[in-house]
Amino acid sequence: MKKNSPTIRDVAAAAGVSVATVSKYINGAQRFSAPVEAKLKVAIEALGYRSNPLARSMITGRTRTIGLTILDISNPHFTNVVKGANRVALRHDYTLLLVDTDENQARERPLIEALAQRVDGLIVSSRMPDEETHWMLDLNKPLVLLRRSETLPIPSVGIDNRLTTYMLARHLLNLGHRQIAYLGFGQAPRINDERIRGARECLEEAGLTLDVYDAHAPTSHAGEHACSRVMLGPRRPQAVICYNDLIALGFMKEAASLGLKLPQDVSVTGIDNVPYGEFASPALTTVDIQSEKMGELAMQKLIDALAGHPDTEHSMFEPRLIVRESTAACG
Amino acid sequence: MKKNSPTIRDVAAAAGVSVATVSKYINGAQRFSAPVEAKLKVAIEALGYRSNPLARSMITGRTRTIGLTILDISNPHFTNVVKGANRVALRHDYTLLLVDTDENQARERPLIEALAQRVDGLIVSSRMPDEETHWMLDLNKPLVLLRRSETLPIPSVGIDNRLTTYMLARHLLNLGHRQIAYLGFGQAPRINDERIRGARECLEEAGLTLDVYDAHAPTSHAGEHACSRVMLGPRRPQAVICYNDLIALGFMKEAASLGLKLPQDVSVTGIDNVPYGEFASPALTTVDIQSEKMGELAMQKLIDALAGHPDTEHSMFEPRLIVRESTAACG
DNA sequence: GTGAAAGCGCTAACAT
DNA sequence: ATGTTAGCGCTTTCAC
Repeated sequence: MKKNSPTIRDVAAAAGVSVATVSKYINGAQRFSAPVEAKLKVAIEALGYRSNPLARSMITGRTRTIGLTILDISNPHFTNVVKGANRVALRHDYTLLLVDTDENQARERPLIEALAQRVDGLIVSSRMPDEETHWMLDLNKPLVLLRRSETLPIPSVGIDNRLTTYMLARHLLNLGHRQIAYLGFGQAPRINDERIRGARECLEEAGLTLDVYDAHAPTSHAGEHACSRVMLGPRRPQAVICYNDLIALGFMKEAASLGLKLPQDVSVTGIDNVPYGEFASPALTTVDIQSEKMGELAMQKLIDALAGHPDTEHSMFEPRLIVRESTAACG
Repeated sequence: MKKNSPTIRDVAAAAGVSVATVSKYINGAQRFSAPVEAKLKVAIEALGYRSNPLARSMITGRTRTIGLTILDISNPHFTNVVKGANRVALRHDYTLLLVDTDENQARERPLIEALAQRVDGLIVSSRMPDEETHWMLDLNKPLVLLRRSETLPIPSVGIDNRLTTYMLARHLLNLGHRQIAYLGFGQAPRINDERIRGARECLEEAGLTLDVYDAHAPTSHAGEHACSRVMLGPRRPQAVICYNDLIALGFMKEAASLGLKLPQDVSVTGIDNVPYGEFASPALTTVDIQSEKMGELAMQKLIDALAGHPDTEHSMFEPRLIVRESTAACG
């Protein structure tokens, strides 16, 4: 168990050539004479030489690493984003430096700034309001945001949030519901506001209003907690549109234990189409927001930018309504 | 948007001191005279200097990065492992370099070898049989395995697999079941074999035998696929122990669409206690294997090793039976 | 307490 | 096709 691995100089010595030759050989930069190539092969094999990526990065300025910050890896939406991003990264010989900020806003900036120094580019999912995001431009690294920035010229991928809830509201309207509530997550203001707006617009077209509640967290636990407040309050809804699937799942579980029959007593919808909505009881009606594709595209954009083909646009995926059993005609 | 950031030399010049002094100041290596400290502070602030971690790593030999390879981030078990590992890493100012090998065995070795060069230590989850794992010792990096190695002196964390299925079998026996099947995942031989053994031992004590099936993948999709083979074959079981929760969830869904009543017609159990088992219908009886704690402990062991306190033991978490509604007395 | 100088392992001109 | 050399930005003796 010797501690120090051989360097390029050891190889050069062993093969009787110069370090430059070894370097070029390793990087496949050109062709070599048969004898040199043979000696190189032998020496490298014998020494078990592997080039030091740190030293290389110091010079080339590239690490073949992409930084990815997400809010919570436990949320299947982000899990899928990571999955997609990882797949594309691996295909292009990049590795992911992952930071899970754990829904902790205060942490985001220092973590991202530290991360930026160790990677070639970043994919960032943040809860920071646009106004406080200018410093990201000073990172001097290619960046892709996982939601549009209204004010900054940073490429991004996302979903049409307004449309997700518009579609859900329309769906519920079609089923005959009139009393519709939205159970949101106010700490994600931009997304949440857009979603409220979508539902509200749809309902207003029908002359109805939207009751808005807040779950305080994007988790199933928060959904459970909020359920009695929504369902046993003074304005009991016939249908509830939840900020995401996790909240919806928790909501449904708690509703059942409150003695409510689903979906007869209340229709429930989520957003995200996490893989487990279909195993719930009743299976969850939701909107697919293409999480994995978002991860893939974000990574692809970044890699394109790194290759000199930047893309400053915001790419918007189209939401798709997935109707299952948690929504039914209003009794 | 200037491209090149200031170096330690720029700071030294601006502050009128030597680079060595700047270096020491940044690393808080010693105390300084008031005037020097003041000038340093000003210069660093004015230039917006941030030390280059790559250059530092080249010298110190440490990157403050931990490599983590997992088989599939989509599997909530691994998601939780990552969550736990990330939490401990962040606390100690380490970052995760994540590699999702996507259940692709051929990829594992090259990916891990490449990863090893860029990190201070690794946490590895692999499907490789023990015999083919010797090369990991040549990585010359602290290592923690996410399952015990029988032959290699590498620290590890894991679960008592035998006990998980023993407990489940006992539970089913207590409910009066006699025809019990195991729906496994043969590509994870070590884990799978131990789980078969646990169930078998328990049944043999009761004079019964275990029917073994294979799902070919650790996913809900595979569970769905396998269901009809198990339930409509010649030896229809009264209860099925699945390799993990995902397989169980898929199995239950398909069973329902085959017209079976759960749990009356068949009791089903999983292993892992993924967060969504409790939302399934019926809620899934399972065994908690403490995935997040595994991630935490693995990271803690690694960080301890990096700090000079290695720990060569295998740490085994205790499985805990979680009884919900997917198992019931044999009708 | 502060500074000069020697590299870490490698790549990138620029010779030859 | 191969070699020489000058660093990348930083830490680390070892003087002063």
